[in-house]
Amino acid sequence: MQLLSKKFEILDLAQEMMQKRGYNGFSYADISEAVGIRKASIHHYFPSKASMGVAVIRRYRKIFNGHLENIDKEEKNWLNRVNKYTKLYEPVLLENKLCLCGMLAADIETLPKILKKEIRDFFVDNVDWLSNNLKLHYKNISKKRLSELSWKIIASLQGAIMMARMSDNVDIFFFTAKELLIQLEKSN
Amino acid sequence: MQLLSKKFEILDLAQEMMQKRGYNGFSYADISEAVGIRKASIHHYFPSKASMGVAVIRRYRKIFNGHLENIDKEEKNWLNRVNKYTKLYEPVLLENKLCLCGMLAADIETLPKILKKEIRDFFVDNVDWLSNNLKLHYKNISKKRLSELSWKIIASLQGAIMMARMSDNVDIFFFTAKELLIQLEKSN
DNA sequence: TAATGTCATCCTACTAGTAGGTAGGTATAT
DNA sequence: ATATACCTACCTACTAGTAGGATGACATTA
Repeated sequence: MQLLSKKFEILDLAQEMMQKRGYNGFSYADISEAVGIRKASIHHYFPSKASMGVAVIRRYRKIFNGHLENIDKEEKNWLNRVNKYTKLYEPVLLENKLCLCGMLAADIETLPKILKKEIRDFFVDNVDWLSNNLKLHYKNISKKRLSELSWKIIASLQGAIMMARMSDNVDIFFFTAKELLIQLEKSN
Repeated sequence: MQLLSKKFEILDLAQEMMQKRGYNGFSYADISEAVGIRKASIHHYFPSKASMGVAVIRRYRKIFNGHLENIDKEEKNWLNRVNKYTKLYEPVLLENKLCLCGMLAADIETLPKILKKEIRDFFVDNVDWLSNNLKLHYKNISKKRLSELSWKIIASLQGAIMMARMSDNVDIFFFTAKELLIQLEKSN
């Protein structure tokens, strides 16, 4: 018994590949080589690529939501919370990756149905969290508008990380995030 | 002689596939079937997939820059111009596609080198155009800041179209674009 | 006018390599 | 004895790409 280490190695590699190259940009062979296991053995842990994808997304979502809970504990101010939210993306960019679900959002048309649902759920969590925090600031604001503002924040950050990586210029992300925060602070 | 119609049919299909499914999400077989030509015959027009990709991007860029020129002719007000810029993305979203170069930006790590350069050039054109128009409004502003503001606009729109398509909710794009315009109008 | 050559536009038939996945086995630990 | 954690060997379907040929339009030449 190796304490499931191989399983987690596979999961880690699959996640990295998905964040760097997209769902259609890697294969079992890539993982096999990097983890040091035979291709067929990957099927012992994940019977299909789709099931592997689901496992990766669920873990990612769980960890991400954990970060959001931590932010709520560490910060009481809504703007500081959103600021820390944007900071969650920084290490991802610095490792030349995209947000897992941002990348898969681009791939959405090619994904197995079961994966699509998981990705949408991830973003529903994000919108909910952002809405709850924006509500602390914007009094008497409709749920619809809270959702719109949340989506705007998410879209801007996802686009920014994509453009920053493509241009090999991390400042594109940093500046966009900063602008976002400034505008939120000014608004009411 | 068929006036190159097959070549353009291939180009059209390849572009649609790239915008809907990404560079790794389609194959010669897909195009072959849709255009009604044998797989091998595609190589008559495009010796490699990379060369096909380059042709698609160059044409897309040329047409897109044509739209930007038209906007400059039709509108003299900087804000109206940027507004029309955001409108360029609407038909793309309504056809369930992404901006070609936005999609390829996500795929960037898996692309042949020659494609990467073409994509970056597309966005350089976009930043230049936006910078020139923002300059009409923001007096005494540095080139660097013009570039930052332009990248912010591009990133927000690219992210918005991606999130809108994934969520099957076009309003995510419409609202983000509208907010962008409102903020530009207010700023100085 | 008729024969000839050239070129574009396809085709059939094929290649090496890769994709995800399966069948059935072995070694080890509990 | 049973389950976990691998393995070898294999499969079918698909990947981009190649070799070489057929067809037909058009221009050149005899």
